[in-house]
Amino acid sequence: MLIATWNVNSIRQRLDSALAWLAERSPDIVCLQEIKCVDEAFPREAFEGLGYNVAVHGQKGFNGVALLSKLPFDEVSSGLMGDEADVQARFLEALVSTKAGVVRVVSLYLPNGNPPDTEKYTYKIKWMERLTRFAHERLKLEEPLLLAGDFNVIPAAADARNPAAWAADALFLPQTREKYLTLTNLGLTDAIRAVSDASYLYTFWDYQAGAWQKNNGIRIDHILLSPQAADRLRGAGIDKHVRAWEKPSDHVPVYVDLAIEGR
DNA sequence: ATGACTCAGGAACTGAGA
Repeated sequence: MLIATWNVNSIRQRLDSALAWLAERSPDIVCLQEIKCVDEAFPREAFEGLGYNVAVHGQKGFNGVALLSKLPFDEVSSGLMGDEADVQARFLEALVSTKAGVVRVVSLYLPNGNPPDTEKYTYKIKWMERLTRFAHERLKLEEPLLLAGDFNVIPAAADARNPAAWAADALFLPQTREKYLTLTNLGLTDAIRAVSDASYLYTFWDYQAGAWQKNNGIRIDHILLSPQAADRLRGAGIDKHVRAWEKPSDHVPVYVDLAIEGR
C-alpha cells in the first residue's frame, strides 16, 4: 500500500500536475496540504474520476488540507484537539479499513511560525504541543498510524543544504527541533530516515534565487509512522523530479510503501 | 548590496509562504 503526502501550493493551480503525478505513482492514499480553497472549490470530481474518495478541510485563501483514498473512509475528522478557538484548516484525520485491518492517516500542515519573535511562533509551538498530545492519545490504540504532511520543521542540519542560513528561522530554531523530538520520541519513525541516511534529501526548494537550480533545498515534509506502521515499512522516497515540471509547487511528494494489502 | 517567486483576493496592491 502506497501512502503519499504533497504540499501542492494551491490545488487549483496544480490540478494538471496532480493528475499526472497520480497517474505515474498511483498511490492508494494521498495527503494534500495548502489546497488554498474552500471545500466547495476543491476539484473533487477530477479525483473521483480516478477512483479516489475525497475528504476536504479547506478555508478561504490559504491553508487547507485534503485526503484522497482508493479505500472508502470509515471515519473522517477535521481540526486538531486542544484549542476550540483555532479556525485554521491544518489537520484532517481519517480511518480506512483493509483486509489486514485499519490504517489511520493524518494530513497535517504545521504552522510556519515566522517571524519567530511574534505570536506566529507561539502559535506554532502550541500547535506542536497539541500535536504531541494527539499522537500520545492515538498511539495508545496500537494501530498503523501515519502523520503525514508539511511539518515546517528541518529536523537536523543534514536536512538543509545550507543549515547556517536557517539558524534563526522558525523551521530550524532549537526550540522547534526540541518540540519535534518530543513528538518523535513518543515512538514515531521518520520513514525517509528509516530507509536512508543520505545527505541532500530535500522536499522543498524556494521559488526565489534559483534555489532549485542550485539544489538549495530543505527537508520539511515528513511521514511519521507508529510502531505498527513502521513494522510494515517496505520503502520510502521523494518524488524530486516533480519539482522540475512546468509550473511546479515549491514542495514535492513524499511516499511510503507499507506491507499492507490495499484491497 | 539588493532582490530575486508564486499564490489568493480582488481589481492595485498586500499578506502569506519558508
